[in-house]
Formats: sequence, structure tokens, C-alpha cells
Amino acid sequence: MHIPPKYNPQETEDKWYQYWLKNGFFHSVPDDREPYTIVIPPPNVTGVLHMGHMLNNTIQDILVRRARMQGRNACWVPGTDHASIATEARVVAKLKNEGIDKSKLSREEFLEHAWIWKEKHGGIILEQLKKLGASCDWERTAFTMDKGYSESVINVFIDLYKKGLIYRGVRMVNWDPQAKTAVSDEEVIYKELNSKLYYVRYPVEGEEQWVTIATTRPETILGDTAVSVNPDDKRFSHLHGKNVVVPMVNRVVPLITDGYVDTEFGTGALKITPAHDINDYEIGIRHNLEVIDIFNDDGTLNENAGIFVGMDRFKAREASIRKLTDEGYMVKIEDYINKVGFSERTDAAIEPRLSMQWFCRMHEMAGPALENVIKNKIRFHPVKFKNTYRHWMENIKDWCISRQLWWGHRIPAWYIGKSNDFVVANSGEEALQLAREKSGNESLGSGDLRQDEDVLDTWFSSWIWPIAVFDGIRNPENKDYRYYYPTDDLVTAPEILFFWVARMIMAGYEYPGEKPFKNVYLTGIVRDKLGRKMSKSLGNSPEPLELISKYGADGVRVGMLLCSPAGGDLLFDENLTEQGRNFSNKIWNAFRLVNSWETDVNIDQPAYSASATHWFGARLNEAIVRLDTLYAHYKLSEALMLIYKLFWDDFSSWYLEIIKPGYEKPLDRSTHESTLGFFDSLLRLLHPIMPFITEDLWQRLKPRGKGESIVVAAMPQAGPLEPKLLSDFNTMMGIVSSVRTIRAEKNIPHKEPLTLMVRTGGESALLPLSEVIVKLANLSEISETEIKPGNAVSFMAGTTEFFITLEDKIDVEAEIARIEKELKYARGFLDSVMKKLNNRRFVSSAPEKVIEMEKTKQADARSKIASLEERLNSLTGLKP
RNA sequence: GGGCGAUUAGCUCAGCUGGUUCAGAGCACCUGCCUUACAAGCAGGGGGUCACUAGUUCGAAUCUAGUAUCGCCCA
Repeated sequence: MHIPPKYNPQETEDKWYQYWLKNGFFHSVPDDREPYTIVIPPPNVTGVLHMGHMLNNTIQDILVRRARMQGRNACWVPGTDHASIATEARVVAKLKNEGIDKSKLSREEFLEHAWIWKEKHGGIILEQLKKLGASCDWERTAFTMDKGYSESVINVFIDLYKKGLIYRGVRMVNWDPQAKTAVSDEEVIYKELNSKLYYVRYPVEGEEQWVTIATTRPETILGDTAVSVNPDDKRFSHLHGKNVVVPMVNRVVPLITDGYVDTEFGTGALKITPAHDINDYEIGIRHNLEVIDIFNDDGTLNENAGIFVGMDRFKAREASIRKLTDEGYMVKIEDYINKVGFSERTDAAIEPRLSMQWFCRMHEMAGPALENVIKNKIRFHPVKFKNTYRHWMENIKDWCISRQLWWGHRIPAWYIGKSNDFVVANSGEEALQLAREKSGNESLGSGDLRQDEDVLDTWFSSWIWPIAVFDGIRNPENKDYRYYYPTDDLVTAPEILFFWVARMIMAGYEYPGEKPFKNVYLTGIVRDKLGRKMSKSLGNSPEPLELISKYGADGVRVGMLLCSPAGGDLLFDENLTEQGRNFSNKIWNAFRLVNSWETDVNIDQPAYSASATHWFGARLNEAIVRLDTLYAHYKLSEALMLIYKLFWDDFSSWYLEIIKPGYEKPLDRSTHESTLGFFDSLLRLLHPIMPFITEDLWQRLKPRGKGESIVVAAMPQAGPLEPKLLSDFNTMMGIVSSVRTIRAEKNIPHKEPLTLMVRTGGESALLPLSEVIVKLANLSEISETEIKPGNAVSFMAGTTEFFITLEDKIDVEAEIARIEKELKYARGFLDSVMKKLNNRRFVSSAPEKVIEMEKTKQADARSKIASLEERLNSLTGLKP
């Protein structure tokens, strides 16, 4: 069978993925094995696969595949979330394109459109994950608005309401005037802007004096209800108790004193607009100030503003500046850098606004959520995020959970008649019942109730994701939930540590009373190689599916992992996927070589092959042990690097080169079998990282039965470690490398055999692995010598000296220079050792073991120096 | 403004509770090779005052304090 010299992933990937699905390898049902569970961080239904997903899901897949091969019942639950704001915006835009205005539709009609959109586009990202090789249990695919899931969300709302953890109230919220909804604190992104600071003077009522304030938002002057100064600020003490007149609208407002005012900022006098600034709002409460809301929900000015009514807030700012300037109120304008909040979803500037909303109390739930992380009941990787988490938890504020949207879980509250009196219930019927009880009015009909128009924040549904995907809210006793919960690992981005991770932890301790997961692995943010965040607008993000078709899914997975230390941002570079592809090709070609060998049962195993198989077995065991440690600490890129070097260097460059038979010569059977066994083990170790090529080659390695797959093969276990053998092999490698260096320096082709001499110093030294050295270095023989041969170059391995005689090729000057360099190093080394040993305080205070080590170093260095000096002397004699 | 973290080779990073001359890996780079597994490769090689300063110690990349620069979170 001819196998091409280049690996072509496209020919194999779809085939094997289908094979895996057909055999149901990814589907999990509870049994008596130990479970291993991951729930996917549900991507938005509006989303398409980006590099962040690639990284995140590669990591999850590695963990799941490895657990599966370790014999655990692995279950990776996929799914999507409904993304209220983003989806609604998408659907509104689509309808608009079709000439349909959302406001002309009823709620039900709109939701119908939304569901159609969701069915059509909502699954794209999950389909894309299959290309990456994700081994999700697709039969368990969940969606946050599935019927059962929705019920769970509503149940949680009702339950928390009953516990007094959900309330309704007027608060300052972050208003997104474009989406016309409130958003939570976490959904506001602060950006630094080059803006202006406007200095505006307000006349003091009935006097010829002025107070000058500084503001970045002159249009909000229309809503001013006070001017405040710091009580200790002497500059203003003569004005205490007086009134000032608000420019443009000529409203008379008090000049108040409040410790909040920073005397250093601006002029030291602050205008107070309680309706449109959170700090002003709090000052307003302290001083019982009037609250004048001047904005409509779309960000235009309302009649409270008095002027510019109907004008957009930014237009109104310009108009205000003109008017203030024209009327002589503007004192000066300075450049100023400030931070302005923008909506994460729509990128509209957030308007702080007073509004009636639903809130979830956080303080009680934060307690156990914080404590259990601090006590490592839930572990964060890397641990540094514990600090960030603690800081947030200790300063937590109530969570605004209502959104003025239609797409989502509608708040289960019904208002009675035209009042603000309400009942919270599971259904209209139950609400009616409760309303009759509450009002004492038995004649209330369903027409007298109206359900709250708002929906819940999307995170209010995804915070129960690890519970609700197993139906643990509605049926806490069901088999799946009891088996799979708590899940094992959560893999996500630090960006949503608070949005999602922290809240899942709260929900976990509030509902089952048990953590939702044991470990949280926080990935870095994928940036381009210049360190910029990948974004559509910058156009610096590669198209994941194109990368896959160019380098293969395995290559891309390797590329992602190569640049992803846990928690650190990763600077993605397409070169890395190229490296991944090259690695695939290396594996492919190693297979071609092994596959090409014929065996001959009649030949004995050569000594070098016996040594090599023995050694590689030990090397493999060592690697397995180290891999376990790396995985246990979630050091996945290091685990990859370890396997990478194991395959490329140890297996391909050393092992295969040692056992390789001559051209078209057969291999002995024992070596052949060992080699196939090693290859099999290597493929298994690699499989979690590179699922496709490993399956393909594993199936080629020997005939496999129906339904057999590396996916469900057992992960290799470590056998005994053999440190002596490993260290002998290292010595051997050093000797071979030295010979190769001499060949390279002297231009001696590999084909030309050399004689290597070992200096025995009287006793016959047993050189380990000499048969391997002979083969790899292409030696005609290794001979022993007691004296130093004249016409030779030398090198040392440990304390042993080696020579290669060269007829006329020896360059005495160069040789002397080289030895002098080595001598200098050895003497320096000895000096540093002696400095320690001669230091009385070192000898008295260092541990015994360290002193012993120093003494060994001393002896070795001395013997090495002696050899080198002797060699130098004999060479000096040869000097022309 | 408050908190957290980082700074090690050209780049990305490893280096656990101080102890082999401890300064490492991959990539990149340089030199020589198209040697019938692989040029997506093979062999060999160069490269760093561990940000800076002071301290603790017999001994510091590692511990402490300060300085500088950068990043993240929160206000």
C-alpha cells in the first residue's frame, strides 16, 4: 500500500468524526464507573466560532478525551444560551431589513420570528465545534430556553423571591438607550475618551457673584438640582446656605456642602444631577434633593428638560455648549481624558438612569461562594484569580436582573389592576389565585392581571447551567443529576469570572448546596502577535474553519495549545498552527517508516536494538509519570511540549535511528513488536491533543475490530522507572553528539567510519551502550587506550576522555584553543566549588547532602582538569 | 484613586518549599546536508548582568523593601 509522504488531514477528519458519532463514543449514561463531567460554557446562539472558542473547546476536549481513556465515564454537555440582548437586536435588525418594525408586532408575533431565527442560526457554532473534533455528548445538547430549562429558571426566580432575595425597586441603573434596556454593572465597558471639561459659571441668587463648576456633560445641567462644595473648602465658605441659579433654565437650587466633593477636581464646586449620575444620586438622597429625569428611554430629551425637548443627548450637548457660550456662562473649555461606560452589546454610551427594576440580593449568596473558593473546595487555575474573585465578592452589589426585552424568560410577576401591587407565581392561574388572596377581592378575573413585560437577564438563566442541564432544579433526585453533579472542570475565559463563574458558584451553594465544579481553568484571551485583542473591526482574527482546512484540526489544536500557558494571554500566530501541521507530518512519516519494515523471524535481535527497546520503554514510563503531574496541574502546553519532544526527539531521532535496519533489510520480530507497541502508546498519549491523526494511524497500525477506536482505548500506564539506564543513555547521546560535532567541524561525511578510543586509565572501563554508539556514530570500532594518541582530537564525557585519530586533519592550534577554553571553564568551576568548601560558614551551616555534592564536584573537576592539562602538554609538543 | 499580577534569549514562556556552572524549552536565527520515513526534513552551532537598587543568607532568577515599566480587575 502506497502512503503519500505528506499527511492530508482533510481526507481523514470527517471520516473519523462520523465513525465516532456512529459508534456513540461520546454519549454517556450513568453506570458504575467514576464520572467525569464538563458542561460547555454555552456560546451565544448569535455567535460564530472565533479563536476564543477554539482555544476553550480544544482544552475541554483534551480533558474529556483523556478522562475517557483513563476509564472514567466522560460526559461533555454542549449547548447554547439565548443571549437576550444580542439575539433580540439581531432579530430586530433582520425584521427591519424586511420592512417590519418591531413596534408594530405583538410580543407573540415577535417571539415567533425570534424562534424561527434561532432554529435557523442557533446551531451553527455547535456544528463548527465538530470540525475541531469536540467529543461532546450531542444527545444532551441543551438550550437555556428549552421548556424544562425555562421552568427551572422561573422556579429559581419564584423561590428566591419567596426567600426575600429578589425585590423590585427604583435604583440607578445602567441604561442602554439603543437597546432601550437596563444592563448589569458587568455589562458596562469603560473606555478612555478624549473629551472636554467645560467650566460653567452659575450666578448666586440675588448677588453679583458667580460659582464656577466643571462638567463633562453640560447637557445634564438641565437636570441640576443643586451645586455642592466640600464643607472644608475655605474658598466657598462665604457661600454656604445661599442659592444659585442653574443656567439656561434659570432654576433656583441650593448650594450644599458634602464631603464627597473633591476639592482638587475642577474648580472644587460640583453640579448635582441626581437623576443622571450615581454619585449625584447618593448625594441627592443625603440632602433630600429633587430628582429631575430629563431623558426619554431612547436617549432624547424629554419635557422635563425644558429646552431641546426631543433632541438626542449628544445633539443636546452641542446645543447646550452653544447656548452657554452665547449667554456668557461658559468660562473655559479644557481637553480632558475621562472614562465613559459603553454597553457591551450595543456599544452605545451608557446613561445612568433611575428606573424601576428587579434586583437579586447578592450579599447572602456571596458568603458561601466566597468561603468555599478561599478554602479551595473549588480550585482556580491559575490561583491568582482567587484574589480577583475575593475582591469582587467582598464588594458585591445587588444584581439588576430585569431587561426591557421580549426574547428571554418573562418575569413571573403579575400586577393587580392598574396598581403596582403584584404577585409572583408559576402561571397565570396561580397568579390569579394569589391575587385574590392578596387583595381580598374574590371577583378578580384574569383580565385584571397583567404580567410584567420584562424578561430576565440571560445570566440569570445561565447561572444554573451545571444544575439545569441535568434537570437538577426541577428533579433533584433524578439519576443523571445525582451521577454527574458536581461537574469536574469548568473551562472559561477570565472575562466572565463575575458574570458567570461566580454566579454559578452562588447558585450551586444555594440550590444543591454543593459546588457546581471542582476546578475552574481560566484560559487567556486570544490576541494577535502584536498583543491586540482579536476583533472583527480590526480584521486581525483568522477564520477558524479556514485554519482547520489549511493546517488540519490537529495542527490548529497544537497551535492553540503551544501558545497558551494557563491564564496567560496568548499571542496567536499562524506560524504556530504551521508548527502543529509539521508535527502531524512528523508523526505521519514515522508511521510510514515503521510501516515499511518487513520482519524476519529468523534473525536475532541485534544488541543495539535490545538496548534501544529497553531504553525507550523506560523513557516512556518516565514521560507518563511526568505527564500525569502536568495534567494534574493543568499545565497543558507543557504536557504537549513533553509529548512533542518525546515523539520527535526520543522516538524519531534516537530510537528509530538506532533500530532502523539497512535499506530494504528486514527487522527482527522482537524489535518490530516492541516498536509497534511503543507507537501505539505514543498515539494514545497524543490522542487527547490530536484526535484525528492518532485515530487514523492507530487504525492502520494493526487490524482493529469493528467498533474499536483509540477514543475508548486505555491510556498507557507507567511501568518501572530505570534511572540508571536513562542516565547511561544520556551519556551515550553526549558521546554520539560529540563525534557528530567533530565530523561537522572536520567535514568528515557520516559514511566514512571512524575509530573511537576510550582512555581507560589502567582498568578496563565498561562503556555502556557501546553497540549503540558504534551504530549511530558509524564507528569501525571502539578501542581502549591507556596513553594519549598523538594525532587525535579529544572530547570528554563526564570524567572519561575520548579520542578520534585523524591522519592529517588535526589542526593543532585549534585543538589547543578548544582545550584551553574547556580548561578555563573547568578551573572556573573548580574555583566556585572551592570557594564554598573553603568557607567555614558554608561547611558548618549547609546541609550534609549539599556538602557531599560539592565534594563530588570537586573530585570530578580535578580529574577533568588533570586530563585536560596532560592533553594540552602533549599537544604543545606537537606544535610546529 | 483602590486592589492584584507581571518583568528571564530576537519572540512566546518554564524554572515547586533558596543549593550541581542554574541560567532552560519551543520557535526564530547561523552553518553544512535533497543521507530512499519526513526539506512540513536531518546534523551541528551561536545567543541572556534573570527590569533596576538596596537588604537577608555560607549561598538569591528564587526571599524582603523600594524604584521603573507594563497588564488586569474595581471605582
